[in-house]
Amino acid sequence: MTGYEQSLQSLRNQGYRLTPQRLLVLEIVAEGGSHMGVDEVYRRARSAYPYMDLATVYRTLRLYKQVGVVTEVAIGDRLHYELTDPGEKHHHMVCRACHGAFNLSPHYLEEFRNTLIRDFGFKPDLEHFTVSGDCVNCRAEAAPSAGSGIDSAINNEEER
Amino acid sequence: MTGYEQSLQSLRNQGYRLTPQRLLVLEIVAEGGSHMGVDEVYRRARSAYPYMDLATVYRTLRLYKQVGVVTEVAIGDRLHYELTDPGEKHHHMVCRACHGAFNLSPHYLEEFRNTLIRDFGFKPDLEHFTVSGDCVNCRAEAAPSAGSGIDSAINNEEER
DNA sequence: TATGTAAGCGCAAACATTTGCATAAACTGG
DNA sequence: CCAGTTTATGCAAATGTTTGCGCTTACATA
Repeated sequence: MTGYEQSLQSLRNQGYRLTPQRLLVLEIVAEGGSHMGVDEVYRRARSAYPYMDLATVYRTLRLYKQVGVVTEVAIGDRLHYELTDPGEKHHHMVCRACHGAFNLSPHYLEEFRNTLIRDFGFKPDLEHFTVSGDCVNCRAEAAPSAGSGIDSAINNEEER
Repeated sequence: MTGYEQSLQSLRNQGYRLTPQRLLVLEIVAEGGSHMGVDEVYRRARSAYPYMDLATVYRTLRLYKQVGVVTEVAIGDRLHYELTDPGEKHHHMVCRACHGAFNLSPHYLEEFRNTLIRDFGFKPDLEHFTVSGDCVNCRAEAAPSAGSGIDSAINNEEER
């Protein structure tokens, strides 16, 4: 069973209806590959089904995020979405200079989570955690010495 | 020299102009005590100076955040601000159930920051870091057993 | 103190996102 | 396969926030 079919199953099980709009959005996000902006999803959806409404896209993505089918990533203050990979969950580091998104393995957050629970009884929601900051490349370019030159499309780098 | 005067000095030094609107907003945030919503700032500002514009409030708070005079906290998806206390910097844990805000000492993030720098060369911006999650009280209430009665450490003011 | 210039302001319109409501369609159970 | 219930959709309007633009004003200089 693919992750795609698993998602549908999971939705049905939770009592959500499988509408053509929802299937379409899921398909688009699944095929889109990397993080996709809301308006990109909307544009593609409408080209397949012209009555598609922007509100529906927002509602659907919100639902998918809530049930864990997609992961929300804030890139340069806009919301982007990608299919949640059930085997390889990860968080994101987003560079505020180049807007590149890098994956971060969850184990980096485990300790932090445990500390908050232990010291404060506060159970953090780190499911959709994203850190912003400056990535290696952009830090190198900003530095007085020569810049690296590696260009950063919005793409996934590997994690450790 | 108070933190307030220090802020003004710092603004002037960076070439920003000291307008009555800016002074007013600073004063309001400084006296407001805890995290204040944009709306609240606007209302108070306008009662002192009826021409005050909402856009100006937003712009001013954004500027203050940028230069570090105020700290932005997202509380239940609205933006709130408090004067940055230069001696006692702290981050926030915000409960998604009761919207209570709890302070978090920066040392909890130091290790996380260092790890990201070491492993990825990624320098995270944790200046305005806020974690959301479930606080002790709300977790207790949600649990099958009896709930505690402790009220949230900091205040949750109501808006609207 | 008077003056020039750029930064900041108020206003209105744009923007991204959410919501209320009436209609339409997905899922029961017969 | 049909009708009933209930959820989701489309549309429009509301929300919170940002932006473009012409006018005003703070500040540096004389």
